[in-house]
Amino acid sequence: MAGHLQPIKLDSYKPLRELVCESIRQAIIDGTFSPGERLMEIQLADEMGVSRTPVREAIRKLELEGFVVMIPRRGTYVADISIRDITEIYEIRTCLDELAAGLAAERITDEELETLNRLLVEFGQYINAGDMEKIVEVDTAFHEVLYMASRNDRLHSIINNLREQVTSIRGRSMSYPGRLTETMDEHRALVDSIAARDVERAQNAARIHIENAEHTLMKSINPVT
Amino acid sequence: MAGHLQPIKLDSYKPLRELVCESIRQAIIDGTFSPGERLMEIQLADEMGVSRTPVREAIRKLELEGFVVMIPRRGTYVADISIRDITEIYEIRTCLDELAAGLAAERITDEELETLNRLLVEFGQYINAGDMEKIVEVDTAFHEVLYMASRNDRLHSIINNLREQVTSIRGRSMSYPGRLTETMDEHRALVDSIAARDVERAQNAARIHIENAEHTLMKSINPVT
DNA sequence: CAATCTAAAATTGTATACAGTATTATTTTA
DNA sequence: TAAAATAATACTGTATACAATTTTAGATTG
Repeated sequence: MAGHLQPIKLDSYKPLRELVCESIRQAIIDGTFSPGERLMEIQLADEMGVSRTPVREAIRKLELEGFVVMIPRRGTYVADISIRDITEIYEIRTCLDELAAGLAAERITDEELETLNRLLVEFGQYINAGDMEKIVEVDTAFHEVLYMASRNDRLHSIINNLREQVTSIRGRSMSYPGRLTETMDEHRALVDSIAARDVERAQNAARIHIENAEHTLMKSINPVT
Repeated sequence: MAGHLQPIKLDSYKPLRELVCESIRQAIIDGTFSPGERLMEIQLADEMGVSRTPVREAIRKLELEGFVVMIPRRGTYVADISIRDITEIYEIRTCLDELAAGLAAERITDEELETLNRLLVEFGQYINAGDMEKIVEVDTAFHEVLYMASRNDRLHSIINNLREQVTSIRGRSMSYPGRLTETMDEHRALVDSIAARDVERAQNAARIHIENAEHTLMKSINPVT
């Protein structure tokens, strides 16, 4: 394995299984666990200083979320993301992000719009500063506000789950030449159309954004095709 | 509680947690457990003749699927479906079913098309016979083939999950006067457009079908509005 | 009689123990 | 030496035990 798991801290009042789940998920997303790697319950439990019980329950959750694959009586493996997976995920996201953008155009508050605009400005500043960590942070916050504005919690969490499933490889897409400024332009178009309460234009902007993100991701994985 | 849980049979080679999960899910769907009812681990375990461990893991899964709500240290409750939930679910389904239909129009095989047509005929026969159980069975099979034909497993399972979340109340919609023949007409239009490989028409047919299903469901819940 | 405090019971959260199965290593045999 | 059989090991699946917390019931007090 590439790095180490985060130690489990007990100060919060979340059940252990939640903390364990977040820790393992983070380790998968940031590459501490490689795709295909086997995850063994005792080893994970020891490493985090807990028993197998919360580890098992965490793994069950990660399976539902698509981060690991379980084979009965054989063990758990970190899910390996394939070209096919990316195609599937973006087929769905194109459609759901379009929906979310359209709903947001109808339901967003002025305060939220202000937040989006502020985040856009910050995004540009961090691009100029070349601060990758902050860029990711602001990008996440931007989408969070947007999905929240759709006023559909299920939609929000489905999209978040799909987003997370490609997070481990999204870094490449982000660092693709010119993609960041493209992203900002697309976000700007999206916010503007939402601010104009133009549902159709918002949907279009969302569709274009997701399609471009997919194309860049594909190119960054396989530059030939 | 309204009825009784299915006894757990050990002949298959599925882990207990899976059998337990299916049993509880079924009990929620068919009304054995009412919305808001508290589910206690020991009680469930005793009733099914297993220990708490597989019951706990089953409940974790049902939580992710949206069938139960867990409050840490307080217990698990059968999820109560609200008008708002239905609105959320159908907002998403309208969009995803449209996607699935479009993809199916591009990717379906002739064998699958034949199966759909056969199921349509059966559907009509069971409507005439008034065999509600068979109607539900054929309807489920119909959608299963359709979603399978989209060649997108994630899409398939997301839609299935959303479908299941309203299954417990869908019976009412099914028994709404005239809805069954309407359903069949809509299915027919859908199959025809898919058979014609007409993506746009298929998407339209799917959208109409879902929107009508939602309207009927809403009317059957609250006839006034 | 109502309200509050206290103690008991019940339930969830976590840890550990045991059983069954799959994998690996070793030995045996051709 | 290679293949097959067998034993040893390791891991998952399930059950049980213990700890911590919440709920309930009862007692006490105003």
